Amino acid sequence: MTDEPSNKPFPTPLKIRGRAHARPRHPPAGDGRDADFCQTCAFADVCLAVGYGMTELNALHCLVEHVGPFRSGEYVFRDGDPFRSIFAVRAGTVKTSSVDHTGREQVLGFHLPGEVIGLNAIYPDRFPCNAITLEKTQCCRFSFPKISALATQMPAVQRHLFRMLSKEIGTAGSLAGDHSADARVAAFLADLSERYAARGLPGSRFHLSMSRADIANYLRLASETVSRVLTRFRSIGLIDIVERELVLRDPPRLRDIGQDLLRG
Amino acid sequence: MTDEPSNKPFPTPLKIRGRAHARPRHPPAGDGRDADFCQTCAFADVCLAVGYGMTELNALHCLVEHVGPFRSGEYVFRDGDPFRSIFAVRAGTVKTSSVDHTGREQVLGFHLPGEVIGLNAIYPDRFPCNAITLEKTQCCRFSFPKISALATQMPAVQRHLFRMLSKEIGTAGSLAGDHSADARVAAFLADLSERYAARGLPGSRFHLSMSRADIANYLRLASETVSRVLTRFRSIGLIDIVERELVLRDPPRLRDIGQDLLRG
DNA sequence: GCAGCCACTTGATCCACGTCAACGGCCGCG
DNA sequence: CGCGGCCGTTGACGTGGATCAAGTGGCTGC
Repeated sequence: MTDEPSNKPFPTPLKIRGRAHARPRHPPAGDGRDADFCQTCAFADVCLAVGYGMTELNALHCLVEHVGPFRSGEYVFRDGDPFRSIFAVRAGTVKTSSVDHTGREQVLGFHLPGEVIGLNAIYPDRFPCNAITLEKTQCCRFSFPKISALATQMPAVQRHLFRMLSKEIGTAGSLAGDHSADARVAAFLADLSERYAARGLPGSRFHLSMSRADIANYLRLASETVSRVLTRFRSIGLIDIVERELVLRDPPRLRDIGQDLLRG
Repeated sequence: MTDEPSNKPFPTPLKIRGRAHARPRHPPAGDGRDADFCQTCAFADVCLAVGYGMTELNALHCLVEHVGPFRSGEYVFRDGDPFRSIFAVRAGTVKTSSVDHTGREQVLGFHLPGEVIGLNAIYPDRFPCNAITLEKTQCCRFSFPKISALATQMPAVQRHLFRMLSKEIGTAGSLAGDHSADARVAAFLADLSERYAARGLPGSRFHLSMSRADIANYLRLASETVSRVLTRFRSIGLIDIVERELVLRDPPRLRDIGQDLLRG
């Protein structure tokens, strides 16, 4: 989620420039723990980018609502629900999935802390998928009408929404290619790793909160195939895995194996 | 249904051999033919929605630039180009594709008159793919900074951009499933049909401006497989096809075969 | 007219992965 | 304690579609 270097107006845009307004970044809203969550949040860039204007910051913090905690297996929203809000994962993991006409589940994605879900509901004006928690999970809810209205007043918010939407177009298509099972699994692990790392969490050692069946469904493989690939990856020293605890032993090689899926 | 040759934006394209363009490449918007094009344009909803305010309408018409005509095989933009504008196809067909690390082309989509391309470039701030014309083609170019600025003043424009972006998230993922070759080809034909029909063009009889190889690449099949499926579809009366002229003889059945890919 | 090329079709073979099946570990429950 | 359900692993086998190969027809250039 960090900005790529191509469009920097200034060398280090994420640092808070011009320290004229040396004020607390987070207004009175909320307890101390909010700050920690927001550091890893998908909207952190916006909050930092507009740090010079307290009114905008307050506006964002005023319209966010905390929902949860959900226990594992609960719905954040359901396929067909009318679209009113987008959500950011605060803590935990959320799986999005739809059900095809034969009743089989189709896993669309896994969403980690700091990531936003529900953007694909804007067009149909209904959620086109279920969002199901895979462990104890908390979310932030943003009323879409409100954040849209805010976006008309705060170009940084509008720009951020455009960018998140655009990014998701790219990621949604990445699984479409015809790639080997090895490439799919490797790319999956490397992608998870990078996304954890991007939020400041350890990227080479983490817990898989989803089942093998969910992984397989997401990657459009049979769960047996995922199992076989994982054991082979372990046997050649690419990873260590016991149960759902994963250690990446050779991330560059992993990324290499999955590289055609990882372009973004 | 009978065909309506007069509705075709162009007759079947002949190879136009090297001829310099005598007229300016970027004619100013505003001639009488605009009205026809704009009826089928992706922005028509916006223009109609805000039709009560001439100022907004003028704003949109002021910022649009016409580019082309391109001959078959020309680039509207290239992978890696800095992102400054989005494009709408006015007439013709555009193929978007990227090239993977082994040098093989990956077709991402085909874009018909009235459809918008380039939205996936907002996030990386560079075009993540090539856009190549498949026949004589004209486009509209919208400066993204300008249309963004306009969106802050015209909620209808902002809303429309959000919706187009959101819609593309859904379509980008539709090929990701593991579907049979039959389902893929059927869905491809049914989708093309619906998109032509949505713009007022005949949906059950049209010209395939892309090669079998392009179709196969897009559907992640071998071109031989596409060929076989098409001949089988013809043999069972689903379609008629000679060269690239296609007639859908049983659209409902076609949609049924491809239905898991067509959700959206 | 002929050679070369490209798009498309059709047939023959191969293989990566799906499917089916069996098994073991873990957990909650009666 | 024994039982059943779920999750994950591993083996045996079948198949859909890729790959390889050959042939046709149309178009281009010489």
